Amino acid sequence: MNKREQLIEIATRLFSERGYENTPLSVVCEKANVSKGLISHHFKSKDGLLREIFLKTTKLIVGINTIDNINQNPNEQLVELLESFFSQLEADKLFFQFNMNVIVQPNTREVLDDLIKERSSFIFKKTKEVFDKIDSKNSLVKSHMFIAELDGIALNYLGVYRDFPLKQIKEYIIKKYT
Amino acid sequence: MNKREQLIEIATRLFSERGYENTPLSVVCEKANVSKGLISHHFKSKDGLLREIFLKTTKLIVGINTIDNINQNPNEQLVELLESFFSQLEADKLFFQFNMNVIVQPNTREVLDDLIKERSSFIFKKTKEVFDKIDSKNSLVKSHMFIAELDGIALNYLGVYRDFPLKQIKEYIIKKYT
Amino acid sequence: MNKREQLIEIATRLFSERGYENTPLSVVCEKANVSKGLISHHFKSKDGLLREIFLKTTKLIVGINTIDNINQNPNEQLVELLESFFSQLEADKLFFQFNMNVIVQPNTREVLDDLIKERSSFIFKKTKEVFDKIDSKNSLVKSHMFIAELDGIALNYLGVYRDFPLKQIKEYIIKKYT
Amino acid sequence: MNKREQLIEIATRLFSERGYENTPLSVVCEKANVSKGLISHHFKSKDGLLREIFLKTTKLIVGINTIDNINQNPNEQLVELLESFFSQLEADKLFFQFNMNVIVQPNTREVLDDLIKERSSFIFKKTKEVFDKIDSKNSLVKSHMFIAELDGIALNYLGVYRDFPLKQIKEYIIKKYT
DNA sequence: GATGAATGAGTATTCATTCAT
DNA sequence: AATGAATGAATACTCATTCAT
Repeated sequence: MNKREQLIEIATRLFSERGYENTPLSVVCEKANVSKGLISHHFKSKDGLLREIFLKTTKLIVGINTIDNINQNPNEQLVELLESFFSQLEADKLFFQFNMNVIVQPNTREVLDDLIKERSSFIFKKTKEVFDKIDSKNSLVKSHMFIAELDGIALNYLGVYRDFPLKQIKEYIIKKYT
Repeated sequence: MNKREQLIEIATRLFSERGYENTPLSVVCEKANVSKGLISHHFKSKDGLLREIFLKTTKLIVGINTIDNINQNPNEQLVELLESFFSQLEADKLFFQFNMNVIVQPNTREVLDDLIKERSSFIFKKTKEVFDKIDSKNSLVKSHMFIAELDGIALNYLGVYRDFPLKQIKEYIIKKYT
Repeated sequence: MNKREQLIEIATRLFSERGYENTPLSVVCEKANVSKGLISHHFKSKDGLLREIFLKTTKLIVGINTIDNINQNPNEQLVELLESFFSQLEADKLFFQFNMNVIVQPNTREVLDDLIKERSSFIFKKTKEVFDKIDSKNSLVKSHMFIAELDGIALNYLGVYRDFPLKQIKEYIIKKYT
Repeated sequence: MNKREQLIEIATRLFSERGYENTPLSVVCEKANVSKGLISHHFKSKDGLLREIFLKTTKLIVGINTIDNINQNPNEQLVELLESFFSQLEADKLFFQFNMNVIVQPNTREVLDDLIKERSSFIFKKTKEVFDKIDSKNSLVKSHMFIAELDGIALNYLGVYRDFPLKQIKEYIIKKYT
């Protein structure tokens, strides 16, 4: 594999597991079997690496949200979105952990400001497109509520409640949007 | 004011604004007009100071959640809870910022593990008491959903969407729980 | 001895011998038997240490130039100045080396800009006071020439000619100003 | 232009402006639109590049000092030398800056030791040839003084006094040697 | 001649913590 | 209770150099 890709992969995992601030580049390089200088060569700085990683996860998210079929009715689309959200949440906790982290932490938030804005408006636009078909009058508020609910679920599942009843919540929320 | 209290107050603000990791104690001491040695004298370590602060904010939260009047019916209680949540969210962004921060960040999460558990079970217990009166069958899921929704709203309001329609969301959610 | 003073003394010597850029703080600390953190504690940064040192050498120079006796006639004063210059140049090459270095090197020049200006105007003022008594009409040019000659001698003696005939030059120039 | 030449030209300017130590090769390569590997290919090392540049400036100096006409009397020769020195000093400050720099800085001084010796003995020889014709007895001291004066003027003009009266100094010194 | 990925030693700086006073 | 000098490990970053292509 390309050393650059290797670096991104390892860094993504470590930043997610240990947090950006608490992951020294020395550890990243060591685990990626790569010299320290290579980061500066490819990404200029630690922040540069972070941006690269965030950009990549955005592409992943965009990929998921773009699959929605035009043939489906809006409620089917929502359910599909929810299904993919919950399966992803269970399968890849770290992915969510990382994204929560960098958005909430003031300095990473600042470093990624433009990228976060770009990503979140994309997500909002896509969500609103679906709610527009259901109820164009309240679509703005409903879209925000929909996104907030999922974020809140992820936050509580990941960070707060160890015994969070994810499966029941999933059933409950899917029933609600059917 | 007591130097100890002064230290806590300044540290709370700085940790909230800049994040725990990115706030050197030297800066805290400087802004609090206090010598470096005093922190270890009073709080043993930086983590100790963090725990002290988290404990204090927990007391504040407990205070809010305990006001609920026994004379009110459960829906009135929910609405009162929502009102106080939204007014607090608007009034003291930093308070929420701080709490999100330390819960999501892996190492602060670890330092505060017991305190976070304690606080969140208290909140959950109090919330469930209300939902038990409304619908004892689904109270567990509904309580979790209620908490998740509020957290998600805070997260999106604080960290993601600059133009988050807080007022409309508030109206929407209050109507929902009435 | 005070560790702070010790640090300044060692750093002065090393900066003179090896040049500012080529003297790592690690070496300074090692030779001064002092931890790395102490530099940041006392001088904030390497540049801060440099400024401190330059300031100290300025005080030394000011000390020398202020001894000139009011009872002497101007030519006697010049000769005394020359005598002290040449004996200092022979006794403490490093002192001159250091001063040349930091003035000529662009980045140290920038760091010390205000201090260099201050020092050089002091020297010029003092020199001109003497030449004013001899020939007030050409005192400006003559003062500048006097200073330039001495600097040029130091430069050639230290940096260019290994076999620079310092003694003969001294005789020649003292005769000239008598 | 040849990439090799381009590299030398850019490096000369940058070394002069920012100093040798403070000019990374990466910057030189970037500004010269050239890859990093090319430097070691052409000059072996950074020191090699420095030597190449110093050699080139020496040729320039030798060129200037060799024009002196045999038909002129020695005083005329001195005046011509002075004229060319002052016009060069005004026209190309960086040229002098660079030469001062590398001679005074200990490590560049070491790298260029043989070249500096060679150049300075050439200059001294040429100067002494003129002074021998005027006054063979004191020619050694007078030659050294002549060179030192010019160096001192350059030093003060470039590095110390912003309001150095170069024109008046020039008149004064030309009158002196006529 | 020319490129650019990769290295690794080196360097200033940061910062929580300790401890004598 | 309070100070501030001192420590030393940790850390991001720099930069000349090498080497395969």
